[in-house]
Amino acid sequence: MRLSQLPWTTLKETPAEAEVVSHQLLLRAGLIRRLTSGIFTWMPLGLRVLRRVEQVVREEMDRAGALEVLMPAVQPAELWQETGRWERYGDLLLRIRDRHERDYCFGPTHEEIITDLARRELRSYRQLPVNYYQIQTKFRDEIRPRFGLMRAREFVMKDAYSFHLDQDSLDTTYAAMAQAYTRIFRRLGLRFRTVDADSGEIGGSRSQEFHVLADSGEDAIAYCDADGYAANVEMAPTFPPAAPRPAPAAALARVATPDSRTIEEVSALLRTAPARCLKTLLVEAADGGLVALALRGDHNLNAVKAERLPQVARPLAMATAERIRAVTGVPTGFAGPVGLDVPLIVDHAAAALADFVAGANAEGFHHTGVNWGRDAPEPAVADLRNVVPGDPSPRGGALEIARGIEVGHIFQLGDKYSQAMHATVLDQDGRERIMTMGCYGIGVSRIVAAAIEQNHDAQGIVWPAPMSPFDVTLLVLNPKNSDAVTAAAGALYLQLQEAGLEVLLDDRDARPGVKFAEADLLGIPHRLVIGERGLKEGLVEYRRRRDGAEEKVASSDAVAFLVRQLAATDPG
RNA sequence: CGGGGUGUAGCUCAGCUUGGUAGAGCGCUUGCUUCGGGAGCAAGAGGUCGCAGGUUCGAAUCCUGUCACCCCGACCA
Repeated sequence: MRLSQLPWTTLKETPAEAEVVSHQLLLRAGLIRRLTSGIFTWMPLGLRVLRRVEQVVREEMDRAGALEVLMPAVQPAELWQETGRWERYGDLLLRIRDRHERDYCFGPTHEEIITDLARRELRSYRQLPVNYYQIQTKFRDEIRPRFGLMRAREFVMKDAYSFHLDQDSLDTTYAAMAQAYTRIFRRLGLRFRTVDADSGEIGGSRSQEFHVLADSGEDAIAYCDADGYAANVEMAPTFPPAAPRPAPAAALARVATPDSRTIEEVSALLRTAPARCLKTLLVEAADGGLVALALRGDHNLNAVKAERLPQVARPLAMATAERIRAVTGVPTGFAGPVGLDVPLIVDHAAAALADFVAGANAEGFHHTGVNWGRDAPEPAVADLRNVVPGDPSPRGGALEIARGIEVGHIFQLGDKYSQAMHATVLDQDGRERIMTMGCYGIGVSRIVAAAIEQNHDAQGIVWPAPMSPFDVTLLVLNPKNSDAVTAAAGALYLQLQEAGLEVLLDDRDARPGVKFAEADLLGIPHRLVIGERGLKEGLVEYRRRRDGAEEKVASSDAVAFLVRQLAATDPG
């Protein structure tokens, strides 16, 4: 592509609307433009990146035996009513109505559509297993779209759905998909991690997420390189402390803490470590009352774990200040286990405390020297907290925490949808059997953003080679001043293309500094410069974007040299 | 949806407190000079100050309403 033919606008200044690097650089490099909140246009150069990601995904899905289809984006309400999600999915579902006042939605996901398709198309166990996939535009009316492509409302997703007669078959396909996903992210040149995950609203049993590692990631991942364990912190279990609880040493005392409600305030006032304080949280209970959840002051509540408790209302809801006052008679900030009259569930670590500080269930007072069994009943104990660095891994090592961006998620759905929609086949004995399903998603457009979050520097984007919009960019310096330079550049441009490379030729009538700066911003991994200076000696200049490594190459060797560079950097 | 914030030229922003002629930098156009890391000089084009109503002789500025966008929380690829 000749840049002189492309109306390409870059931005020197960061648009005010962009908060995260990927969003800023996508806008500055002219790869996307915002139409409205969470909805973007892919510009010519940006679309090339998206297409390259799609292509890798497509190749690996095909290799894994999945079948590409393209389902409609607009879906009739009836199918969603069949599974009950027309109501349950809530406002995330963009509902639309046609001229006949019939209800539709713009598809946020396609379980209903594919299950409907499967129950029509699949009649016999002989046709199973089958795995359909598509790469398609989804719409989710997010409460708050943000971070550009990271959480857009309209986005490109690869979603696959597999159908099976039994669990063994599902296990096989699930494993094949896990392997395909690993190949995809590896081929794209991304640093990523596969983690155990909560299956969430979509339902089902087994579930794993694929996270691109980046400090700006919205998710926290607990992992241990030594033993290979990795899980979303939502899922990573904690264990009862190995050491037994110390015997009580201090007497229970009631102290005035008039304006101290938070752990920070109380621990500062009483000169105690937060780890020696009890954090008592009041949440809505399943029976309509409240439940108290207690943690060590330096630990955080894990909502997924809390929701699993039968006593706790789903979804997890912290009690409001009014509710707390109405039920306990005390304002927020002073709840504690001594004399508490709502049910109490305590985290392992907090149950191992002795002589600790806790709220006194009276406005302006806390207790010190509190001990379980003596001052408050031996509590019901559960795993309630998020893991912290250093916690033991389930496999024996010690956990570390990293930030990640979720770009893929695979689930075993079981018969949740096939049951609701009666998707059956006849088995070997001629009996009708509900099919078992798996589903497998990749956030294709999100990968583009995640790749930038992980690969950028002060100058701009540093594309992993497999998803770069071009393999190489060829800058022609001052083409107007020298016909020889222009001719040499044109010839090299053709030769590179003949060698099978995608080339971006910067033949614009622009100053060299502009070309250098914009090339860095755009982030193509390999750059060749052809200018009067070098050409006199028969040389072109090579520069690698990632580390700035430079080399002068005889123009006659340039193509061969570049082919070698590409081979060295392309993992695919 | 709750809380916070912002809407002035394509982009980044000033002007608003204390009402009176709409500004700067970048970008764009033309010319000259430049030309190996986002050039210099000169001349230009470009704005119903988000929208609607109100107050006023007069509103970007004050008041009311409304819309859009951004940020913080719960959800997700």
